[in-house]
Amino acid sequence: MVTTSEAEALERHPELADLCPMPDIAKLIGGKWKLIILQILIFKGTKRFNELRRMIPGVTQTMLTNQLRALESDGLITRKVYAEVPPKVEYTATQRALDLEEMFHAMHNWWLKADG
Amino acid sequence: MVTTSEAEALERHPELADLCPMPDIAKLIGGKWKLIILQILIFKGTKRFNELRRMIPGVTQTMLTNQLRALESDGLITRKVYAEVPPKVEYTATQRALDLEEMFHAMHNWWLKADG
DNA sequence: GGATATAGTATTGAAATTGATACTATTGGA
DNA sequence: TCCAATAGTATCAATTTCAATACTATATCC
Repeated sequence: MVTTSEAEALERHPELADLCPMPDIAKLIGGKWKLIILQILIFKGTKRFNELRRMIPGVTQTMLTNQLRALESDGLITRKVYAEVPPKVEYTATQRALDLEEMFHAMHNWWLKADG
Repeated sequence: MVTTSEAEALERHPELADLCPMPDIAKLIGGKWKLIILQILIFKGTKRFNELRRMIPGVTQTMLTNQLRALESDGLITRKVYAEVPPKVEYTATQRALDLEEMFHAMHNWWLKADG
């Protein structure tokens, strides 16, 4: 590997220390589906599994389950299972996720600025 | 495929229309390296290729080239080649990228809020 | 009775992303 | 004279992500 380690990078470029760690952030909210899931749960409130599935174009059951589980284990959403038949499971954004609202607004404004 | 099309999603959930299209945004700034490249060029100014390489831990030459080209073709950075030997190429954030500053700030605040 | 809806899991396979390695050219310095 | 530095490209391999399919259980509706 012909790359730089994080220690080397910081040693040679101490001015980078004030930048927040993008790779860590990307692990939490990166990927094809996490942002759109969060966006819906943050701005449109609690949703059931199949509601989300129908709201997100192109997502498969498998991927939706995977991503929801990942978001749950990162503390961004909660999962509430009702002991009913047919099954009922609700997903809700945690406070940590709600704190992302500002970022989503900034993104939204940025998008509008170019897209009209 | 057992998924929903975008038309169906919007027909059944018209309230989704005010949310900006995350998949489109992800295409521009998603992926493992684009955010960190933009962060550096936006907040630390113009950089040469090898400067970036040394500032970004773990990135390979191949990937850095790929991502820079993609960012360039999306209008987020400019590439200036100097007719010198050894070669000198400088990368600079465009205004479109500089407009992302607000989003980066929001992200930064969000990160600090939890990480201390 | 049979279809439908729910929220999944498990398995397999395909596709996209990412990484490693070797190679290019030329100049300046030891 | 030989080596390092620059900014790449080309090729192939590995990894990660993503998708398709089939399967589960039970209650309600027609």
